[in-house]
Amino acid sequence: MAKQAKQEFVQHITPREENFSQWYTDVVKMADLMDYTPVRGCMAMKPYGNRIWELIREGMDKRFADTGHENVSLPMLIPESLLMKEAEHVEGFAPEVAWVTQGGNEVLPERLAIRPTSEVLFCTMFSQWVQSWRDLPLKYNQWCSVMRWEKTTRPFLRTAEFWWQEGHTVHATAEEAQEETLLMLEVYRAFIEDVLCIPLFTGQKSDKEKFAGARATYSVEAMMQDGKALQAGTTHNFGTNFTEPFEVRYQNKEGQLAYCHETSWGTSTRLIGAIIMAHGDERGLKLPPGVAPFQAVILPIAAHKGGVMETCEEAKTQLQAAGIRVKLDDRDHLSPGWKFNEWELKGVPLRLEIGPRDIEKGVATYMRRDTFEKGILPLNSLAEGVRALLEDITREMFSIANQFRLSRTKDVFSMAEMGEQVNVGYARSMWCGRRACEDQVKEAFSATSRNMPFDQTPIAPDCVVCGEAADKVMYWAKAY
RNA sequence: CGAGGUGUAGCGCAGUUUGGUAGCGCGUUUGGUUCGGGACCAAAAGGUCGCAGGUUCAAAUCCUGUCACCUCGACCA
Repeated sequence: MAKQAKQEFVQHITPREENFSQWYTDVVKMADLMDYTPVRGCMAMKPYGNRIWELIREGMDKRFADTGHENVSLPMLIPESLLMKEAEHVEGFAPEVAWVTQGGNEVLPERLAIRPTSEVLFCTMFSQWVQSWRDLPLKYNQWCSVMRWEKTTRPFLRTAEFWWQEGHTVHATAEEAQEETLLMLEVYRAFIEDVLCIPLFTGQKSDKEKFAGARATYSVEAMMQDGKALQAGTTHNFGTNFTEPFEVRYQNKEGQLAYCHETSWGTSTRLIGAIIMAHGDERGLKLPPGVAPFQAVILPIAAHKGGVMETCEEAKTQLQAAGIRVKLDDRDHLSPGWKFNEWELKGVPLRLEIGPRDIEKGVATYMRRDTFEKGILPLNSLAEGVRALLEDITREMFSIANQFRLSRTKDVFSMAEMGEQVNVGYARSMWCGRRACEDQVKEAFSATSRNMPFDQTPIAPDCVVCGEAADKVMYWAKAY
């Protein structure tokens, strides 16, 4: 009875079906990923959330290096005149640029934009760094934060300042640039599906939805548990759209001056939002082992009893030696039950309990965060057992998310079907390619075109909107 | 940016209608008993009531302004 009264004061997470947005906010706050700050729309990432971002960075950075990219660091300020050089780009970003107008007490002769993205700076530098065909390609990336003056913000999904990586490359030929654009899309897909366990729709954006100044934009689109789409990463082929105004030229083997072909690609802290909304449940966060700050947490049971803490320490040492990120929760003022809930809330993939009964049998009791399945692992080969479980958890998390995605994706052949389907997930349809039809979908259902899959095998002859001949397969959804 | 809502101790809230000098639970600190799904006892610390004006003998409470956050819509990684 005392226990029941107590329950009322334990903070609970709003159920997903009741209010998905509130559930998201609850999880973000209660898992201690971030905090709000005195700066409008800007968040502080707390250690736990920041560590997830670091692990995402480490994982992706390795893949960038493996595909021949180098990291650089460019200024966070961009002179207004530079930003104005590419018309479409200016138009796209102008409404959300923050400006620095004063340095110390002096009003600046030219105001400086706080970077919303760095295409123009990279192009300016590229124009100085490239002379000969021998200098190409330049394949650079930077990890930094950027600022966009968003009207409304939400932790990780849309913040005024956000952390990201932006890759920028220049190449001698259009073919190479296109190859790079698709290569990085594949790097994103592989990382997000294999490590973050989030299944994706991969394809090309419509002209309406493509990046300001790009010739072609590609995206990886994820599905959240409310059926809405979240763009998890994009890659752009700019052709010579920027390199012409910025005069990024090289002398080719024939001695002629030619414009470079440019690409850029980015992913951001939004990926953390994607992890939360793709995997989380009523007990909180559910982290894929690949980016979990702690892949396993060891909880001593009756820690004061003989041998318990010693066994826990040994287990920790064994797991650490095997390269597993492990936490031994030795706080003695909290009950086991409290810790169970806390680590579930924080999404730790695997819980290991070690108490007198386990030690007697030479085992640790485990519980998987993904399936809540319980079992035992022999202590003398704990690392092997944990490793195998973490691998299985990774597979299972992808599988569960993928089943959900498939169950919420449907081919549609009429506007009525489209309207129903975008309320629960993604709709796939034929599309004639006209902007007017996209606008109509937006108008009717507030859904947008997400991307055109690489498999363009027609599923019908006519555009789902206008009924005229159509040759494009398109995915549609309501988006974050 | 439009509509609605909320700002009181680290967190969650009561108190505001009807002005009288701030309270509850959790958490925190100290000591002790506990420990296999949110333990218990005892003692203690912690708040210029988002901010700025105004009304009043007196403001968390009334008035004006302002800021922040949340939810729902329109735009964006």
